[in-house]
Amino acid sequence: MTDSPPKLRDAPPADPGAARPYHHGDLRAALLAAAEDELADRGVEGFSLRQVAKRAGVSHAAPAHHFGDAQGLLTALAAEGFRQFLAAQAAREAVAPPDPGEQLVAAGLGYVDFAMTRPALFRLLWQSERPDFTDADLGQAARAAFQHLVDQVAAAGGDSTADEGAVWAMAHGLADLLAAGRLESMLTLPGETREAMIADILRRALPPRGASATG
Amino acid sequence: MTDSPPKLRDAPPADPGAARPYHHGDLRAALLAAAEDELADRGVEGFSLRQVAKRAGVSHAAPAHHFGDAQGLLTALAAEGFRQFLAAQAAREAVAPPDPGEQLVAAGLGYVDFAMTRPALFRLLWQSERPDFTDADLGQAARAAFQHLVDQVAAAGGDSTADEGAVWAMAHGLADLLAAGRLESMLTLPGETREAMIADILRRALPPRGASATG
DNA sequence: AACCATATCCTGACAGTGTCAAGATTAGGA
DNA sequence: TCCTAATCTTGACACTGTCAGGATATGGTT
Repeated sequence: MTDSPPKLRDAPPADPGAARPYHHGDLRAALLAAAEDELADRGVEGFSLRQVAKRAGVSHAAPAHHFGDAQGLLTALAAEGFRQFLAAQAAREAVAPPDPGEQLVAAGLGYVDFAMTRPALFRLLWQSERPDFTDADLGQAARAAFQHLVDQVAAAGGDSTADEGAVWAMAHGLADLLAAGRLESMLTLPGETREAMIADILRRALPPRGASATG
Repeated sequence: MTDSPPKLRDAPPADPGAARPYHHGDLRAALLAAAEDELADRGVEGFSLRQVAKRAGVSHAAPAHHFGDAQGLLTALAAEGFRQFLAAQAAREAVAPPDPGEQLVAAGLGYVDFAMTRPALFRLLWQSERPDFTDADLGQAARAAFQHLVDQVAAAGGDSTADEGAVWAMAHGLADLLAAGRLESMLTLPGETREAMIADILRRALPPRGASATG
């Protein structure tokens, strides 16, 4: 990932002194950005809608007009998060060899990238019960991420439930443990060494050589 | 796992009508059991200390005398959970072939067993920020679980950071995704088929054949 | 230019939460 | 028997999410 991830932020964060106009301008985007900051600071379990409103410089009930309730805000944030999650994988794939296996490894590296770069958002996507996963937009974004995996596994010469499960589980396990600060002996490695190791580990999950693409 | 996991429950759940004695008898154990039920019903993020007290049939402030605050209760529950987590692995190992590799696979199956049998508790251990992981008892229990993995990896002929990470990540990824209800195509398989598949997937993470035990 | 329907945002209220302080009740030892 | 300490309850406070109703600005219409 060469360039920084796209920020949701838009409006300046409540410039005190300057009489804030009654209408914010782009409160929706500001709230999403504030919500991600809040998640990063206090964690998913310490998340407070009122604090998010305070961060954005609006009253505690303002978010309701854009997201309904707290779940609505977190659902919208999660949907946007899944899209950026997929983008993180695509960014790695773009600079990887075109070989299907290497593309799959690259996607795994992007998976881990996202988890380590934005752990709070990663936790919201995968470890939280607060977003409404039956929401249409969120469901579509999440399904797109999964479908990308399925396609890649098929391209790499495996299409069984086992192959999908193995690749997904390995990438997810690495991402989750690393984002949570576990796997300390790996976190203390220099960046390039660690990346090479993660790639090697991801390769273990790939469909066995010579696996048929039908089945 | 032949026998049901040891329940923390001890006292009957607030027999209404019978005048409850002022002193509970074993409120500490009852609160731990009620807390796990509460986690199962409302999730880690919906956890309410007052609800736990209500479940146990005591006043809302009673838990404080045994656990200090909500974090204390969840910390104690997590410590107990880690011990049972390790026990779930040991149960699988006991009925597996003595081969080091198969023992490692068995541990992974126990890992997944625990996650699928008691998903709420699993989430508390691995995906929550509420327990105090600097607590001595919890830290020791968690470290014991990790140490067990390290020992097993070493016995299986690998002792590098990469081998530990691969095995841990694969087991953890499978457990996490399955406990969260993802990997649907795997969840719908009949029990034995699924178990065999999980075992096969776990084997992919094992140290490569002929790896030296030194390094 | 004047107006108004509507979107946007605020204030105030309510029930529920975790935690603290102070009092009531019981157990166990002197 | 009495007294100390542990156990549990009651009441209060600040905080949370959400709802109802009022204030303010916007953009199109006349």
